[in-house]
Amino acid sequence: MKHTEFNDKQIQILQVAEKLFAEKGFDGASIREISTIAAINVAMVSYYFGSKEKLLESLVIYRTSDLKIKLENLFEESLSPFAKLEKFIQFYIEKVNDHKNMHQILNFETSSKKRVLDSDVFTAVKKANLDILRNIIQEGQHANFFKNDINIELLIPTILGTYFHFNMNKSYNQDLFNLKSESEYDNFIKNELTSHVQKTIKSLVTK
Amino acid sequence: MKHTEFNDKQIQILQVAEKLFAEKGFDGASIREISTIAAINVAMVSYYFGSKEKLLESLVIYRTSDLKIKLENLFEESLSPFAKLEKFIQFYIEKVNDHKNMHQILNFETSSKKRVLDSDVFTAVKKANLDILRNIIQEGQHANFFKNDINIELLIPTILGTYFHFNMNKSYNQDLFNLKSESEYDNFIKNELTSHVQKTIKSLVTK
DNA sequence: GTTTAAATTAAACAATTGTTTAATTTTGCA
DNA sequence: TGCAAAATTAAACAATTGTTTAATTTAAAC
Repeated sequence: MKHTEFNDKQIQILQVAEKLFAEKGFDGASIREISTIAAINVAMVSYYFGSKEKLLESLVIYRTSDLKIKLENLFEESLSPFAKLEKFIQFYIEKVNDHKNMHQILNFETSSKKRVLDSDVFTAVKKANLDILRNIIQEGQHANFFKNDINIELLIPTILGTYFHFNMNKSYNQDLFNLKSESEYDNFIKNELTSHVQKTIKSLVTK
Repeated sequence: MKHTEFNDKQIQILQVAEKLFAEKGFDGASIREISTIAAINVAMVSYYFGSKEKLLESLVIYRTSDLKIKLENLFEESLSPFAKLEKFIQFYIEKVNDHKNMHQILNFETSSKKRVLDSDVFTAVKKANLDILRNIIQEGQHANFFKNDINIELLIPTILGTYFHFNMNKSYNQDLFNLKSESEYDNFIKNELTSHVQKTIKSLVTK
């Protein structure tokens, strides 16, 4: 299962698997539960994907293109470095939040010493995004808006880390920030949290 | 198994369990593997802890006291708000890094919908640490060093999130920052990463 | 309409899981 | 030394796991 397109039934399985893997972890989610929820026979997973591990690999392939944030065009725009930086952060958090289940899976499987996901493609995506940020920062430096002693590589952990940590402690934060519904929680991420990260990074890089 | 002290053999089991749970997840680590590495019989886990789930609970109890960062005294010291803030961040990251295995387990189990760890004690610890930070920030505000529109609650996700995200992408960052050995990696956290977080938070709160 | 391949199914498979058993060894105390 | 409790063991247990099988149904092509 490499670059093949997936049919409807396969996609159905992949989407249920994505949800359960994210909720319970790869080991915690069983094929039987996945197939029950996806309303298919257990054997169909092996029939279509070969094995549980290959199901995960297929899921990664299925979602990989979604993980790329297309921001190259943003770099072309005639915006100030500040505006570009803000947009970059907003789009990045937005994109990761749209695919939170996949990122949850990747975060765990990456740090797990049990399975090794071929991470070349993720590494490439990460480095591409880092390059975009690097260009924005350097542009701001040349315009003399930004400091020169910025550790650009550490900006990403702060941007994404703030988001991920917030999400990893979801119920705690729902209580702390009094976010009663799911939409309130999502809106908080889209507004307050994104704004907080933007302000944080901006104040760090500004001269 | 509540507030009982653990004997040597129990502690031995708990330490191996902690390592394997962190590496492979709760579901990914089997009792048989734990007992093999701990050089004890499989039945000893049930004998001492009752079940695998209760082993996890015991582990949490065993480590809970370690999770508290004792910084109350820091608040008493006659340091500037800036120095206190720096120390708070340094101690916090240091403490979390010392217990990274336990935090890895908690991070996963907290976001997992499979098991529910009684999180009252963690919530209490988190809120206590938040209160310490809140006091520091407010002191800085009264001294007119810090801004008044600071979302204090979001500082913690940025402080810890930066650290956790860095650690979750360990091999990627080892490559990116050219950290060949384990000690180089640890030193980077202790120095560059901690310094980055300190600068980030300071520049965010400073007027 | 017949034929051939694909899709789907229930059942069985072997391996691994957490847990319990019952017997044996070790330990601590009188 | 003798004895009761605790510790330790190998074995068995039942349940669940991922996977395969072989038969059946559905779909597509001729």
